[in-house]
Amino acid sequence: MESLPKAYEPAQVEQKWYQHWTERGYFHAEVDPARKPYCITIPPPNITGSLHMGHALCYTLQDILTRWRRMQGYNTLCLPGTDHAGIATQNVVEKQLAREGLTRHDLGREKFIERAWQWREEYGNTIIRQFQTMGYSFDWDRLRFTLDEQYADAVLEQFVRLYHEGHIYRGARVINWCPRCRTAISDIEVEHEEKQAHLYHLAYPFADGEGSITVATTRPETMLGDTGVAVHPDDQRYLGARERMLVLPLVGRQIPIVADEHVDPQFGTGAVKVTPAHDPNDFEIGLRHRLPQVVVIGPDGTMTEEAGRYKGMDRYACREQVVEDLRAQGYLVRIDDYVHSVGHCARCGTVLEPLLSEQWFMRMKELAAPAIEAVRDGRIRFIPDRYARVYLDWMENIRDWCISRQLWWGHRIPVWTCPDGHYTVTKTAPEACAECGSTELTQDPDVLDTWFSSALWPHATLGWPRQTPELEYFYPTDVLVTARDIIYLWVARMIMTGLKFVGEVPFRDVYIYATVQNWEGKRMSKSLGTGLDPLDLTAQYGTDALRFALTVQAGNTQDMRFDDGRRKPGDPIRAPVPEMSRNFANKIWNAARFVLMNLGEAPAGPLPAIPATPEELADRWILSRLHRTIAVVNQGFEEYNFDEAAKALYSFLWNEYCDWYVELAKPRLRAGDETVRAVLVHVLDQALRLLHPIMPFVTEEIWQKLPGTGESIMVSTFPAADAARFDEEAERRMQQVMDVITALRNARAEMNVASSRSIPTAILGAAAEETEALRPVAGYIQALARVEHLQFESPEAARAHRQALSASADGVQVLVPLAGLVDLEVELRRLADEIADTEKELKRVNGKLANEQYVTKAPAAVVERDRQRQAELMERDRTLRQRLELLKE
RNA sequence: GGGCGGUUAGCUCAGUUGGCCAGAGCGCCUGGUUUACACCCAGGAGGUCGGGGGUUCGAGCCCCUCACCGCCCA
Repeated sequence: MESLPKAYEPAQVEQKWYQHWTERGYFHAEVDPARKPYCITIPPPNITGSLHMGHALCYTLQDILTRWRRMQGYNTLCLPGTDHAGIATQNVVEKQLAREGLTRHDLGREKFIERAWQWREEYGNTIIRQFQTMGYSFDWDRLRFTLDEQYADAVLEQFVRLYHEGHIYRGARVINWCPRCRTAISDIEVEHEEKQAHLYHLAYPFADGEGSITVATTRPETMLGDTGVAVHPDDQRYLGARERMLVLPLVGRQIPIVADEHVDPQFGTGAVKVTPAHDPNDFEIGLRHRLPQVVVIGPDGTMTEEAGRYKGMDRYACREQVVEDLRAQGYLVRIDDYVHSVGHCARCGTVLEPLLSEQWFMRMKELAAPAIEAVRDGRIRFIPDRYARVYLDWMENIRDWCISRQLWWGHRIPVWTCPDGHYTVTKTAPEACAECGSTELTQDPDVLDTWFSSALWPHATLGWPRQTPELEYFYPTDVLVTARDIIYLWVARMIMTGLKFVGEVPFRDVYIYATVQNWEGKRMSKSLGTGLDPLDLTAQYGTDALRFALTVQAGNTQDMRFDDGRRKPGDPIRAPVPEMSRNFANKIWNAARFVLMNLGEAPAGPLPAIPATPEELADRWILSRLHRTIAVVNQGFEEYNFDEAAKALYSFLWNEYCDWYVELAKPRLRAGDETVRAVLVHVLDQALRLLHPIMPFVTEEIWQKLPGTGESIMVSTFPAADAARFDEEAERRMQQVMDVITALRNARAEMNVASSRSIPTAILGAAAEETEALRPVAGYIQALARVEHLQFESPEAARAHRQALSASADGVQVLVPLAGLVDLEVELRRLADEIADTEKELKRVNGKLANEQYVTKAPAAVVERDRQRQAELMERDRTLRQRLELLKE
């Protein structure tokens, strides 16, 4: 047999196995109606992105589910892909151009798109390569990109059909405009940030010359575009003022006072300025009262013609100037400090400008209705389920979606306009206007919001609009694993389009994983310097360690703090959880080394059979524990409680298999016991399979060395729990043995007996039937507690020993003769402490049992447990007191 | 303003419908060349479960309230 290195070395094995799996085609799935499918279409990461901790968590969990189901025999497809990410990619390419002193306009649309494709060829697959180093078993043969020809066709198909069915319309509305990206963005790409700012109170005089109304605003420059002032209809203060007109300061325009229900009479003076072209609420008010829409801030963030003498000024410079002019002319009432939230572009961070603009919109209400129903009636399940409410709240108040973007990189809107303004909407360029036959057609210059294309991800990647066998077989997919911040942006929209175009939900479960934060509870971000590159961690601890570290922390909380050991920038990484995970991998590695070393001469044959009913307690026990672990792991994966599965495996392998079973196996191996060899290998084999979805590499590396295994652990059968292996009696008895051993080890520590030295004699005082059961396993106790002779006595006889150190374990008295080794004083003090503890506890239990209410109302089993405990404590107390007396003599 | 999550050992977190003495890993202390593993082994210390109130025989868990941290929506 080849000898294994003393420590597991991940770097040497990871690449080897990944290549092996790929070559064997294990990741690839083909339609096979004879088998049950399991399918995940992964959230396509942005091509501009590189792997961060959130990704690592998200895709690791998907790979766990995929590997687990594959081993369970499902025909498993995990379909990967990337997203073209309109704004983000365009920004990156523009930055690249800027370094060459060029703008996209210098290149022109066509050349620019060529450049973008070039960029994507060169850098766009970074994250895909990173996925491969993470060990993900995605079907790379089916890799998709949202701008692939087939995918683009699906996007256009979607647009054309929605348009012709009347779900898409062109309209002028106030949208969120990013003056830096020069494009519209949707409501949900706006990031609100609380800012310390000012509230400016302005006096608008009445046109007929008497008095004024005071309004408040955080954006005084917008007053140049005011076309009215609104008050609440019931506001007594303004009842008489409603027919009067106001004069807009600085501009001189006469504007009306309108009564509108949406005005909050409690805010400020109860009168608000109305700027229909620069505020979404004011836009609505303006529509209701037919107020003119005056655009004073342009797409570049500077003031327009309409702003009069402020024309051409930057919006912020204009703000200062307007305030100064208002002050000079006596219209500035006062300025208050004010905290309010300001919308920023999610992509570039620029303060957004609400702007009246012509855009394409999608009517949502009708499409949302079936998507609401699908979650209400449980066809789609959110895990954790609280997110269903978040989804439903948003869907029930859904607003129309601005889907056009003033970008070049993306799916160009398939709308052609003739000089008469007729729209022709088709997937391919039309010859002539559908309405008037004109051949002078121009295509809409805009592209579609990226989310419009990713909305059809599950069905489009499977072939839609063609009715492919894949779509037929793998759709609906089984689960979507994603972040909570895109529940609206993406999840909701996939549900809507899936139902609309395929007539079926896109996935059955939506698992929302925790947001990864740093140790302080702050969001990880590269700009804040709190980012952590997962690949740094894999380099340091191994890929399996990172995967395990993420999994063991993946419960159904909404945040996950991932401590990387750094307390200030520049600190070295010393991440406790990955380190623990690496240690775990190494522990398994060494357990495997031990097992392999003990396999003897013929390691090549099939796995030795395990007896149906083993005689040895340890065998029955470890098999029972194994099957309970199998049950926990399967249930954990089933219910997306990944942490529970990981913890169960950790404690089973380390604290049960290694700490106890392997130790107990040592003397048996020396004695040539064949059963123990078989059980050692069997349990290791099964545990490796259980762990494989989480830690694919180390499990494969070890498994390949075990005798009688197949061609790869990843296509071996995942264990299923067998209730016949559950053995309560063995577990109880083994626990007792472990307690006795612990008591003896404890005594050794008290007596400062070096662990290399053995105790000559130990006495166990137990009732006859307990003794009977313990005798056969006396060897366990002798071996693990290092005791030469073990003497069984009745409890009475045991109690009578003088000069002995005592402890008790599950009804068994454990005595170690002092043999003059130990300071009597120390033992006396220890006994006194223990008596005090025992009596304190006894008093508590006595109190409980003396309470009539408790005895009558609590369940009988609970009371019975306390009665037993009371008896035990009394017995212990008696024993301890007797011992104390004996020692004192 | 509305909502969600959190507050348990020095740190990061478990704690399933209320029911043995609240657990783990890291860190800390003591002892260890028991030939699988020092990325280890054995033992140990450390908690008024954020504060207050309530329900209950019994509350880390349920209810009310307050405080702080984080997030979402308007």
